[in-house]
Amino acid sequence: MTIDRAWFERDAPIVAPELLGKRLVAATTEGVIVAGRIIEVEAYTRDDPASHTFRGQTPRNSVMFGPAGHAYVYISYGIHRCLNVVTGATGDGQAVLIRAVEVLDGLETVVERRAGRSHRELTNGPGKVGEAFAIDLSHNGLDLLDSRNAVHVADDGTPPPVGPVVGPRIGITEALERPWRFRVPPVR
DNA sequence: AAAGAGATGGTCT
DNA sequence: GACCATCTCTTTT
Repeated sequence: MTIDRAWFERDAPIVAPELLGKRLVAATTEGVIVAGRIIEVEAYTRDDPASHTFRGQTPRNSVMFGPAGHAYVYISYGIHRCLNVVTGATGDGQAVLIRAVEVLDGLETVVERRAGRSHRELTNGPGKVGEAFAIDLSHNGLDLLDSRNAVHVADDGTPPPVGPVVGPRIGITEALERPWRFRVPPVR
Protein backbone atom coordinates (compact mmCIF):
# COMPACT_ATOMS: atom_id res chain seq x y z
CA MET A 1 0.00 0.00 0.00
CA THR A 2 1.36 3.41 -0.94
CA ILE A 3 1.30 6.41 1.36
CA ASP A 4 -0.41 9.70 0.53
CA ARG A 5 1.94 12.60 -0.03
CA ALA A 6 -0.01 14.79 2.37
CA TRP A 7 1.04 12.37 5.08
CA PHE A 8 4.63 13.49 4.55
CA GLU A 9 3.73 17.18 4.27
CA ARG A 10 3.52 17.47 8.05
CA ASP A 11 6.45 18.55 10.20
CA ALA A 12 9.33 16.14 10.61
CA PRO A 13 8.94 15.64 14.39
CA ILE A 14 5.34 14.56 13.73
CA VAL A 15 6.08 12.31 10.79
CA ALA A 16 9.14 10.68 12.35
CA PRO A 17 7.52 8.54 15.06
CA GLU A 18 4.74 7.53 12.66
CA LEU A 19 7.29 6.39 10.10
CA LEU A 20 8.29 3.64 12.51
CA GLY A 21 6.85 0.38 11.21
CA LYS A 22 6.68 1.52 7.59
CA ARG A 23 8.35 -0.57 4.93
CA LEU A 24 11.53 0.49 3.13
CA VAL A 25 12.03 -1.29 -0.19
CA ALA A 26 15.00 -1.32 -2.55
CA ALA A 27 15.15 -3.27 -5.80
CA THR A 28 18.12 -3.78 -8.07
CA THR A 29 17.87 -3.92 -11.85
CA GLU A 30 18.46 -7.68 -11.54
CA GLY A 31 15.22 -7.91 -9.60
CA VAL A 32 16.74 -8.53 -6.21
CA ILE A 33 14.49 -7.04 -3.56
CA VAL A 34 15.58 -5.95 -0.12
CA ALA A 35 12.90 -4.74 2.26
CA GLY A 36 12.79 -3.83 5.91
CA ARG A 37 10.69 -2.36 8.65
CA ILE A 38 11.81 1.09 9.77
CA ILE A 39 12.65 0.94 13.48
CA GLU A 40 14.68 4.08 14.20
CA VAL A 41 14.48 7.62 12.80
CA GLU A 42 15.51 11.19 13.53
CA ALA A 43 13.78 14.47 12.64
CA TYR A 44 15.63 17.50 11.21
CA THR A 45 14.01 20.87 10.61
CA ARG A 46 14.97 24.21 9.11
CA ASP A 47 15.40 26.12 12.40
CA ASP A 48 17.47 23.28 13.78
CA PRO A 49 21.18 23.97 14.28
CA ALA A 50 21.91 20.28 13.74
CA SER A 51 20.15 20.22 10.35
CA HIS A 52 21.89 20.44 7.00
CA THR A 53 19.34 23.11 6.06
CA PHE A 54 20.00 25.38 9.06
CA ARG A 55 22.27 27.71 7.08
CA GLY A 56 20.05 27.85 4.01
CA GLN A 57 19.86 26.16 0.67
CA THR A 58 22.98 24.81 -1.04
CA PRO A 59 23.48 22.40 -3.93
CA ARG A 60 23.85 19.50 -1.51
CA ASN A 61 20.71 20.06 0.53
CA SER A 62 18.46 21.40 -2.23
CA VAL A 63 16.33 18.26 -2.27
CA MET A 64 15.37 18.93 1.34
CA PHE A 65 13.74 22.16 0.14
CA GLY A 66 11.76 20.26 -2.47
CA PRO A 67 8.49 18.35 -2.21
CA ALA A 68 7.78 15.92 0.61
CA GLY A 69 8.18 12.20 0.10
CA HIS A 70 11.38 12.45 -1.89
CA ALA A 71 14.73 10.94 -0.91
CA TYR A 72 17.51 13.11 0.44
CA VAL A 73 20.76 11.13 0.28
CA TYR A 74 24.01 12.52 1.60
CA ILE A 75 27.53 11.19 2.07
CA SER A 76 28.55 11.03 5.71
CA TYR A 77 32.22 11.25 6.63
CA GLY A 78 33.12 10.65 3.01
CA ILE A 79 32.12 7.01 3.28
CA HIS A 80 28.57 6.33 4.35
CA ARG A 81 25.41 7.02 2.40
CA CYS A 82 22.48 8.03 4.55
CA LEU A 83 18.83 8.11 3.48
CA ASN A 84 16.23 10.68 4.53
CA VAL A 85 12.61 11.27 3.57
CA VAL A 86 11.77 14.91 2.90
CA THR A 87 8.86 16.20 4.97
CA GLY A 88 6.82 19.40 5.34
CA ALA A 89 5.75 21.85 2.67
CA THR A 90 7.93 22.55 -0.35
CA GLY A 91 10.55 25.07 0.73
CA ASP A 92 10.53 24.07 4.38
CA GLY A 93 13.87 22.25 4.39
CA GLN A 94 12.89 19.35 6.62
CA ALA A 95 13.56 15.62 6.56
CA VAL A 96 13.53 12.44 8.60
CA LEU A 97 16.71 10.36 8.68
CA ILE A 98 16.22 6.59 8.56
CA ARG A 99 18.65 5.29 11.16
CA ALA A 100 17.79 1.61 11.46
CA VAL A 101 15.57 -1.07 9.96
CA GLU A 102 14.74 -4.69 10.56
CA VAL A 103 15.31 -6.73 7.43
CA LEU A 104 12.17 -8.50 6.20
CA ASP A 105 13.09 -9.56 2.67
CA GLY A 106 16.38 -10.19 0.90
CA LEU A 107 18.29 -11.11 4.02
CA GLU A 108 20.77 -13.12 1.95
CA THR A 109 21.58 -10.08 -0.14
CA VAL A 110 22.01 -7.92 2.95
CA VAL A 111 24.36 -10.46 4.52
CA GLU A 112 26.40 -10.38 1.30
CA ARG A 113 26.55 -6.60 1.19
CA ARG A 114 27.39 -6.40 4.90
CA ALA A 115 29.91 -9.23 4.77
CA GLY A 116 31.42 -10.25 8.05
CA ARG A 117 28.89 -8.48 10.29
CA SER A 118 26.83 -10.21 12.92
CA HIS A 119 23.09 -10.29 12.42
CA ARG A 120 22.41 -7.42 14.81
CA GLU A 121 25.02 -5.20 13.12
CA LEU A 122 23.46 -5.51 9.67
CA THR A 123 21.20 -2.45 9.64
CA ASN A 124 21.42 -0.76 13.06
CA GLY A 125 22.78 2.57 11.87
CA PRO A 126 22.15 4.99 8.99
CA GLY A 127 25.36 4.15 7.15
CA LYS A 128 24.66 0.46 7.59
CA VAL A 129 21.15 0.87 6.16
CA GLY A 130 22.71 2.69 3.21
CA GLU A 131 25.06 -0.19 2.52
CA ALA A 132 22.48 -2.92 3.10
CA PHE A 133 19.99 -1.27 0.73
CA ALA A 134 22.68 -0.18 -1.76
CA ILE A 135 21.66 3.46 -1.46
CA ASP A 136 23.79 5.94 -3.39
CA LEU A 137 23.67 9.51 -4.66
CA SER A 138 21.79 8.42 -7.76
CA HIS A 139 18.79 8.00 -5.45
CA ASN A 140 18.99 11.61 -4.26
CA GLY A 141 15.72 13.32 -5.17
CA LEU A 142 13.90 10.08 -6.02
CA ASP A 143 10.18 10.00 -5.25
CA LEU A 144 9.88 7.45 -2.46
CA LEU A 145 6.09 7.38 -2.71
CA ASP A 146 6.11 5.85 -6.19
CA SER A 147 6.23 2.09 -5.70
CA ARG A 148 7.56 1.68 -9.24
CA ASN A 149 10.80 3.35 -8.15
CA ALA A 150 13.78 1.21 -7.19
CA VAL A 151 13.72 2.66 -3.70
CA HIS A 152 10.44 3.46 -2.02
CA VAL A 153 8.53 3.53 1.24
CA ALA A 154 5.21 1.75 1.69
CA ASP A 155 2.67 1.00 4.37
CA ASP A 156 2.32 -2.73 4.88
CA GLY A 157 -0.27 -2.29 7.58
CA THR A 158 2.05 -2.59 10.55
CA PRO A 159 0.90 0.02 13.04
CA PRO A 160 3.47 2.41 14.50
CA PRO A 161 4.57 1.38 17.99
CA VAL A 162 2.34 2.59 20.77
CA GLY A 163 5.18 3.85 22.92
CA PRO A 164 8.19 4.62 20.72
CA VAL A 165 11.34 5.28 22.68
CA VAL A 166 12.25 8.94 22.41
CA GLY A 167 15.78 10.16 22.96
CA PRO A 168 18.50 12.57 21.88
CA ARG A 169 19.79 12.47 18.35
CA ILE A 170 23.13 10.89 17.61
CA GLY A 171 26.38 12.22 16.19
CA ILE A 172 25.48 15.90 16.37
CA THR A 173 26.93 18.67 18.50
CA GLU A 174 24.09 21.22 18.34
CA ALA A 175 20.51 21.23 19.61
CA LEU A 176 21.10 18.12 21.67
CA GLU A 177 18.09 19.06 23.77
CA ARG A 178 15.64 18.29 20.97
CA PRO A 179 14.42 14.74 21.64
CA TRP A 180 13.85 13.95 17.99
CA ARG A 181 15.16 10.42 17.81
CA PHE A 182 12.46 7.77 17.80
CA ARG A 183 12.90 4.04 18.07
CA VAL A 184 10.74 0.96 18.22
CA PRO A 185 11.29 -0.55 21.67
CA PRO A 186 13.34 -2.21 22.99
CA VAL A 187 16.35 0.09 22.59
CA ARG A 188 19.38 -1.84 21.36
C1' DA B 1 33.31 -3.09 28.31
C1' DA B 2 34.78 1.24 27.12
C1' DA B 3 37.58 4.54 24.89
C1' DG B 4 40.38 6.17 20.98
C1' DA B 5 41.60 6.86 16.38
C1' DG B 6 41.74 6.30 11.32
C1' DA B 7 39.28 5.99 7.06
C1' DT B 8 37.73 9.04 3.38
C1' DG B 9 35.68 12.75 0.40
C1' DG B 10 32.13 16.19 -0.46
C1' DT B 11 30.74 20.59 1.17
C1' DC B 12 31.22 25.01 2.82
C1' DT B 13 34.08 29.00 4.72
C1' DG C 1 41.52 24.00 5.30
C1' DA C 2 38.07 22.50 8.65
C1' DC C 3 34.17 20.11 9.40
C1' DC C 4 31.16 16.51 9.57
C1' DA C 5 23.36 13.57 10.94
C1' DT C 6 29.38 7.26 10.81
C1' DC C 7 31.57 2.83 11.15
C1' DT C 8 35.12 -0.31 12.28
C1' DC C 9 39.17 -1.76 14.23
C1' DT C 10 42.62 -1.39 17.87
C1' DT C 11 44.00 -0.38 22.44
C1' DT C 12 43.19 0.08 27.14
C1' DT C 13 40.74 -0.82 31.52
